[in-house]
Amino acid sequence: MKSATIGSLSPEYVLLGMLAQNPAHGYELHQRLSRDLNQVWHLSQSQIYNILNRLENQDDIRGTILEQDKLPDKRYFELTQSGNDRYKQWLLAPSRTTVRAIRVEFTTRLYFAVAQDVRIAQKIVEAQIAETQQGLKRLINQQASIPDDQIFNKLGLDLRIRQIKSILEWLESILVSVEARVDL
Amino acid sequence: MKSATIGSLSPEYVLLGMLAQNPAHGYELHQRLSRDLNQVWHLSQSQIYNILNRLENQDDIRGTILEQDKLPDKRYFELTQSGNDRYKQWLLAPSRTTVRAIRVEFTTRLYFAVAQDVRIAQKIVEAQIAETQQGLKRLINQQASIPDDQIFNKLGLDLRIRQIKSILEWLESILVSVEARVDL
DNA sequence: GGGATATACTCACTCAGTGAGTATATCCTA
DNA sequence: TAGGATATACTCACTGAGTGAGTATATCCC
Repeated sequence: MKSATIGSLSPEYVLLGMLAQNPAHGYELHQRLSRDLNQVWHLSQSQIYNILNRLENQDDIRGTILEQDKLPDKRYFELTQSGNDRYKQWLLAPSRTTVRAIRVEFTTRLYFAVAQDVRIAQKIVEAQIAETQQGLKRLINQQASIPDDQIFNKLGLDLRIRQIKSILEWLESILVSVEARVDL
Repeated sequence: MKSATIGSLSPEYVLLGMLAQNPAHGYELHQRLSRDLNQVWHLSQSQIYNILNRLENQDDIRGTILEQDKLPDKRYFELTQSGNDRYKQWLLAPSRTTVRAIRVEFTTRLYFAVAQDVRIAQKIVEAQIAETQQGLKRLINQQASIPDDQIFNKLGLDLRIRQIKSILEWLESILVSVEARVDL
């Protein structure tokens, strides 16, 4: 929540996003996720429960226990105000210019956005393209400033740059299909 | 060490590789790393000391304290037999077909291999290309088997496939320049 | 009636990574 | 020549992503 760790893709937002759509309990969230986003952002059952507990302690979600007479009790969660704020902010903030952030986080944001409103999705894609172009420039500058004897730093950056370029193509192709949907 | 976690890039090997070149103490390792591989595999000071302690407990490295009269004492580490075995095995085992594994781990293995023997480097690159081609096939099959309604799983996989393809080009270009070096 | 599968959640753990702190020495500069 | 930056070398306490096995009940199927 505080520090932006290297990997810095917080799975908390996935659950916040899910719960923004409708209240749910852990088991259900796991099912939906492993169906819809398994290839994108995989969360195991226990991880989901871990995160739900943390979110509840942080007061981002609120849980209510629903007793069932045959099956085990369920804990239904819904967003609090603060959880909703966090979610909305995250949804609209472009993901960092790293392969993983874009593949995992951006795709997830797009998933929520599309479910909500195609025009928001369009905005998100546009913003991500802009951000990524910026990031690409930074990487290129950075590469130019690496001394020649640091071969492997160069190599690594070279690959990242290639990757980001191909990501930009992918983003553009998404923009096209999102725009097509908006124009309907 | 045991389980292959999702990210599954163990920074232990970076230090094992460094120590395979020559014994060193933590501070020195940090310096070398943040010079040579900073863009590839960044380890903070404290992380390095953490890992050194773990490696020592696991009996992969052995430390000796060197007292200095002016400056703080140093702890020099060298590989044990088991540490050396682990390192060698890791060095030659192709990295998994993920963007991150290849960018980070493969590049690091290449760094060590080049320092050691260009012919080993060549083998490593060849093996990585083969592995990655395999992986690409698997991803393509996987993509074909995803039901059409799982749009975002498709999207995510689509991106991964693009990325792997561009990685293959990068690997081929490395192979060319490594081969050129071997032929000298 | 016995094993697989679905429902629902708990617990204890590993380990990558951070950030701030400690203690000493040297070097620069105003 | 006092004072601040920088280099040397390492310690400590922490967060949080992710795993894996376990628990308890019910239903479905052969």
